[in-house]
Amino acid sequence: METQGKRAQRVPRAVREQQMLDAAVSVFARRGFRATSMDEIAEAAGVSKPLVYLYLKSKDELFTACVRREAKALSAAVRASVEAGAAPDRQLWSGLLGFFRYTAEHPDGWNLLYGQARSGGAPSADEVAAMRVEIVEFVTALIGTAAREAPCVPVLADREVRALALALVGAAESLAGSSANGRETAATLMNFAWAGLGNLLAGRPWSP
Amino acid sequence: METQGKRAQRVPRAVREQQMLDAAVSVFARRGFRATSMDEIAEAAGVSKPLVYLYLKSKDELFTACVRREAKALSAAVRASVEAGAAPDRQLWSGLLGFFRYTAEHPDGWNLLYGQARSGGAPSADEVAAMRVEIVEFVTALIGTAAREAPCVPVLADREVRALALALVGAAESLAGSSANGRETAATLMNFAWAGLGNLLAGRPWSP
Amino acid sequence: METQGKRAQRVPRAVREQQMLDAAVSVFARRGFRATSMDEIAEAAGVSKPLVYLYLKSKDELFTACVRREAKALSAAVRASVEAGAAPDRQLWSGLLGFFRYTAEHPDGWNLLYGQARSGGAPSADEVAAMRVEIVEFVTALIGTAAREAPCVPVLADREVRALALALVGAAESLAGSSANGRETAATLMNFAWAGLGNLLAGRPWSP
Amino acid sequence: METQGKRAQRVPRAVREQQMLDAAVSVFARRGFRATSMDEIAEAAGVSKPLVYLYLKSKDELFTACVRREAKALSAAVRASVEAGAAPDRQLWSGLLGFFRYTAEHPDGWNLLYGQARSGGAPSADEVAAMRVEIVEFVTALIGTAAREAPCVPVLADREVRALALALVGAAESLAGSSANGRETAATLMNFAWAGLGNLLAGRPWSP
DNA sequence: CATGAATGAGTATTCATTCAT
DNA sequence: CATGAATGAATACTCATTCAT
Repeated sequence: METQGKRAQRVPRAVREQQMLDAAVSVFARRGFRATSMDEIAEAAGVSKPLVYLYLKSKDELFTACVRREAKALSAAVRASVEAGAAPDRQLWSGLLGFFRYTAEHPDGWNLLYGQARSGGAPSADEVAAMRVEIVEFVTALIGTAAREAPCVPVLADREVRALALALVGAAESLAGSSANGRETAATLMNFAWAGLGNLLAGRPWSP
Repeated sequence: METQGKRAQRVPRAVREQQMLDAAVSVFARRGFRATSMDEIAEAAGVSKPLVYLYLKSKDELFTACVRREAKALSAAVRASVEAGAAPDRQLWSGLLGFFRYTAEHPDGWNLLYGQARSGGAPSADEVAAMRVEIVEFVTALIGTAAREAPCVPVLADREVRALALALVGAAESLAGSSANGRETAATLMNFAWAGLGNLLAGRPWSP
Repeated sequence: METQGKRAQRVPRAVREQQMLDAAVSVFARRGFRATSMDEIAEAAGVSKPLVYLYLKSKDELFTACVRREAKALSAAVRASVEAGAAPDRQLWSGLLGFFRYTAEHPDGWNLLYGQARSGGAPSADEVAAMRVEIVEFVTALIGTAAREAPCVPVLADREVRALALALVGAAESLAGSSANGRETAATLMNFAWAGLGNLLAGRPWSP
Repeated sequence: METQGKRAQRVPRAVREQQMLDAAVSVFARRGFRATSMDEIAEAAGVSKPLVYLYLKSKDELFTACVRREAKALSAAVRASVEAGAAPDRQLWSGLLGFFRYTAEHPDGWNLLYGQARSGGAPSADEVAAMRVEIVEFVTALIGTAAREAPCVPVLADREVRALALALVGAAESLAGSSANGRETAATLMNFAWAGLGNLLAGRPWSP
């Protein structure tokens, strides 16, 4: 005899909310905001639709909540993996390592952030943009520090530093999810990026 | 008899289609697939809704047609700007130049491709993915050529070459639209990327 | 052990029910049946929602109970103020006095009966209609008595008597709530109505 | 063979809108705002639901449109029947005649205005209140004129005049719909009201 | 009995899409 | 082919209501 009827188990609100977010992240990531219906999410969470609305207000807010949670988690994971106070290249290296590991382990979350939440139509495109800006600024600071420590560079305009950071972040985003081996991916990117940066800082720019 | 009606004089089908696509690209790029209604597009194109359906079948097909056209145009622009037969770095340089110039001059098209068409939910995500693969493969070939020409490299695994290409493409995408000065942006990216690559090929990898 | 919980000490059922009805009357009167939610009422009553259901079964029954209570109270107040056995005009006068005083002192109840419960959609529209019929009949009787006592009237058809009563009741309803001074309002209405009636009974009808 | 398929006949928008309003007035009047669903209305109008929304925007706006139309029609009917420039009692008499006739001939419209649109919850309760105020003011003016023309009255305070008008309007509303014979009903009310008023103006108030 | 977790059953609303003229 | 009248089919959202603790 089934001990469990049709009704969902009684569970405290905080827990249910996380379950719902889990389900929603997964469905949104796979099918996109538009194609996802609230019924699907409710079913995936093993819960009735009104409960989803009771806790998360609306489809937009639910999506935003997913994005916020995943963004926070990713951000925290990266931050935690950065060796604060180390040399800039070490900081970048450790940060990338954390980034590639986390995204590899949480493909749904990453796909939500990178593949869904950024597109124009989605709610909370701002949310994501803001997180990205934060990251770009962190990298900008790293490169800036390295630039100041380097001896004999002509000058590296702020605009250029920021562009380098933007490029680096874009490269990392592009690589995320392409390999299960975070260490290798991070190494590749460091080779690509930091070594090139080294040349630049040493006064050996590439020229056409 | 009026020679000129209120709107939409007699015009050959091919032209009309392009007008519609122009309008659609612009609206889709600004408001996203989801938020855009067929009425809006018909109005923006100065054409009646049934005509849009007659020529372009459905919203999805219309969107796909937009994406395909823009992807083809971008692809052609880049291809045209590449100095075929030149050294790999020259080819990359010229290609990037073409890319940044074209995207700067066609912000709607670029936003459509990069900001809207890639999201999971959108139809023709494949279309875009395919174009991207094509580009990545082109860059992969460039890097591969350079690697083979370089003298004393340990070995550069195919997987690693592809990852480098992926990183480079991601970096370029990330930079596109960030500046009106295509030449400067391209130079920054070359400094960043190719110089790093040079170190790598010369057997001076970055190491943690 | 706490003698006093956060809310809702032990209280006999009858009392609790009245508290709930008080709250419900107030909320229904202000926001209408449709706009009022059971949560609002439970909160206003300082009671948990299940208790509301335990005692009052459903939203419709709750509304009906409110209406019934208020109707009964109004009816009783009016009846109590009527000088039974006096001359018809004295009876009417005293009844109106009671009516205007009671409605002025219980605006929520009056608004519930007059402004909410009568609309077609509301449950217990019958309840209210019944009370109204009762009152109309009472007034009909008064006028009938006066008519029989009056000397030289041609004939006053039953239908006409009833119409007069209906008019009088409508006039009273229309005036209720328009002034805080019950006595003045009642006087105005008597002047308006009974005096006209007097003419009629004396064989001096208005004629076009 | 049916010449008429399932689709509704092609009909110009203005006509369809009136058909919809006809249907909506009828359904709203019978079942009330809350109990009425848009499906019902669409079906009653012999039309699909999206068309209702296309033309009338929302349930609230549809209801409001109904009320506005009925209010305007009633108002116009009454205004048209008033003998402008005649003596106050003639004006009132003719107005009442028009009122009772119109409401008797349009029971749905009247029930909508009187029975549904006035209750607190309904949208456009203001709409109706405004119309009522307009009418009350018209009657107030009539009585005021009569009062000024009457010779030897103590004084009739403005407040009192307005109260009399309010009573008269309430009485009329209460009688509307109670009889098919508008002329008789109007006569009854004139007897009741104007004759009483006559006494009052002649300095013979009723006194307790 | 208080609490708050949970839901069945409906509702308004909005698309993309198609005919008839 | 332009026009605008018309709709099928979904989807977000809400409410009164109940049950386990």
